[in-house]
Amino acid sequence: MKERHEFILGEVVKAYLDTGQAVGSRALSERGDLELSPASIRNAMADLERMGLLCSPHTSAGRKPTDSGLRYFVDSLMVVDANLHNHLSASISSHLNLKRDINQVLQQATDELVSLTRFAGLVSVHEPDFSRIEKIELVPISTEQILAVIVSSEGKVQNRLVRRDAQLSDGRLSEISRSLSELLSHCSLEEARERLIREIDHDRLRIRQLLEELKQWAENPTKGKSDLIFSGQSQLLKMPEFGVIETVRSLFTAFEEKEDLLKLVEQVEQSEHGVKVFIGHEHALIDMDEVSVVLSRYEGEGRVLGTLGVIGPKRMHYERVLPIVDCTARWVSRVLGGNR
Amino acid sequence: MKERHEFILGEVVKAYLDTGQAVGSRALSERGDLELSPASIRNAMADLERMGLLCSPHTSAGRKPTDSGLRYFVDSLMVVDANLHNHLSASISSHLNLKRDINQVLQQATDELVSLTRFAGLVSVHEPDFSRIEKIELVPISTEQILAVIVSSEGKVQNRLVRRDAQLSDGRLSEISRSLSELLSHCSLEEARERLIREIDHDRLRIRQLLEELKQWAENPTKGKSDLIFSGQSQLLKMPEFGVIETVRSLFTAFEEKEDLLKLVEQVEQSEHGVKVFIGHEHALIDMDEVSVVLSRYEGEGRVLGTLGVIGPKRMHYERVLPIVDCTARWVSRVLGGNR
DNA sequence: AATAGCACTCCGGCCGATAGAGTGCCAACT
DNA sequence: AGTTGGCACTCTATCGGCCGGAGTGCTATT
Repeated sequence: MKERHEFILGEVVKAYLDTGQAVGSRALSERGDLELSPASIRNAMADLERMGLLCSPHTSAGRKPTDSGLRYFVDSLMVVDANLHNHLSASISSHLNLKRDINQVLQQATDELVSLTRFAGLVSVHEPDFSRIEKIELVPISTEQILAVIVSSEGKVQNRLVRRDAQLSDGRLSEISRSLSELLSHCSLEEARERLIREIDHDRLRIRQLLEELKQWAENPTKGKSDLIFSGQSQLLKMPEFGVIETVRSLFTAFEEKEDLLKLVEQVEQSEHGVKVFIGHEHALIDMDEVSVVLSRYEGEGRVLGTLGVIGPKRMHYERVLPIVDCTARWVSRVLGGNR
Repeated sequence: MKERHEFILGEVVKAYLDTGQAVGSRALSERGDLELSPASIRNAMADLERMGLLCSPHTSAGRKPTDSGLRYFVDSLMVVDANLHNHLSASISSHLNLKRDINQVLQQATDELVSLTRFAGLVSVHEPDFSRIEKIELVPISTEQILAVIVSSEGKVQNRLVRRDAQLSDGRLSEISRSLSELLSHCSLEEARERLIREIDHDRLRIRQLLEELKQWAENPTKGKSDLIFSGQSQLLKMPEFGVIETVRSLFTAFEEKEDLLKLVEQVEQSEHGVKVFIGHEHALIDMDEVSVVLSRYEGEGRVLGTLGVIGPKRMHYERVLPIVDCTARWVSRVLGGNR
């Protein structure tokens, strides 16, 4: 591709990002730093259209970049201001204060994403599978309840309240707790279930009811699926491109379904480190051609902890949004990694 | 109010609920079972307008019920079909299967609300205040972490992971657990904080770091505020009254803010048992004159556990929606009350 | 008291004309 | 050969005007 063409593509994209309108040759020649007549620009634009990087909505409108055009811009033309990056990084660090709780950290992070970009924020918490029981502990809560604390080999903690037999003394309970711990340590859920059934049959521990409840838990644990949380969706309603109710509806339906977006998020979790951009049709979410998704993984303790990013109109200032998402993800990684 | 007027008000409301349009005298006389000429109806409608129960959007449109008109209809004119109530009750009971987890129960309930009404569902979980510490227990999780389980006098359980000093043996830990339990039992959070500070100063237990973390918790506990959960918001986007983006935006902003809606919910929680309806301006949510909120408390173990209901257009079929919300709340109460 | 008739009002949809923006192509220029 | 100016053409969005429909309020009538 000729330098001339690249330059003009870049100018078209910039103008389009600013105005949201298709941009014509005259406007372009008057607008920028390029010293070319409208006619020359027209020729170049016709070439770019043939290459599939621009398109015109109708005969006598200007040209808009296609998804491929935007992709080319993001990949090859766009320059991220290093100052901006540093500035953002500093501003985010200073603006957000440290909380210990992971949920608070993530909440702060998305709030910051929303307020910086004015788009909808998105964060997923990657829940690793609950593969094996590491430890099980029964804590007496009252005369009527016991708290069962179950820790997985991945360090995930689950709590469950079970009813307590009135006759069960605290001493006996801690005895049972020890036996159970021995019985179930390093079992998969499936194994745990089987052992519990056997135990119920023989009822050696004489706590049939408690075992029954634990068995139920083993059959139906809180499933290890990532969860998606959105914030600031109403921001999107301010954008002129979402003036038609139809677009908005498909967007919010997608927020509710979550399924498809989860796929995208998992894709990002499994790819290499860095910010990922999905422009228009690239994310393969039906009826959402008008939106782009910018995501980045965050990490801690060397593991992938989740994904965060924003959802906004295809026409967004990528050179600004990318560093914002990048810095926020880095900040979260730093806080979560260093803090525990 | 004359019987004639009541009858006509009822007909206007019904026609309006069906069509969403202002309804004129001719249409009304042709529509229903009333044997009156358009002119007579006009007279009555003029009276009703003077009473503030009807209004016309402009000179030559028909009449729509005002908020007061709808209120009058809901309070005095509407008849709820007893069959419908029984039928709904049975259908909900059979359609939803029992889960033990409260969150699953609520999720099912709102899903059912959404699918039956085609409006947005809403559920709040009332979190009672965390007034006094009933019990505190430290559970060893691994060589690096301890799980602190804190139970309030209301029976609410909070968990918190704290870092573990490498030298701390399991035996010593259960010792500390006992001492702490003695130290903090029946303290308010404020007292607990003070005692912890004193303890840190003297450091009798030689676990400064652990105490510090607990102190932080006492200063900043998960606050005892009700939380609001929505579902099916995108349903609202299908309604013609939300065709204008402005209306939608204020609605979704309200969903995000939650503050104002929480007030409404708390109001319902504190009132007596039964379904509450807020029509248009009655809920005092700015810019949301076009929506009505239908809510009902649900209970269990004799306590108020929370509120559930729907948010939909002011033009909804109250005679259908009220029993739906009522039955769902009763079902939830039954399941939560009988199950634990 | 109810009704029929009538004049009046207002909204919404449907042209038709116009201005504006932009393109494509051709011929001229460097 | 690439660039430029000119020109005819096209398409859209907008504005004003013009009805037809629906509905009201008032008045005279039964």
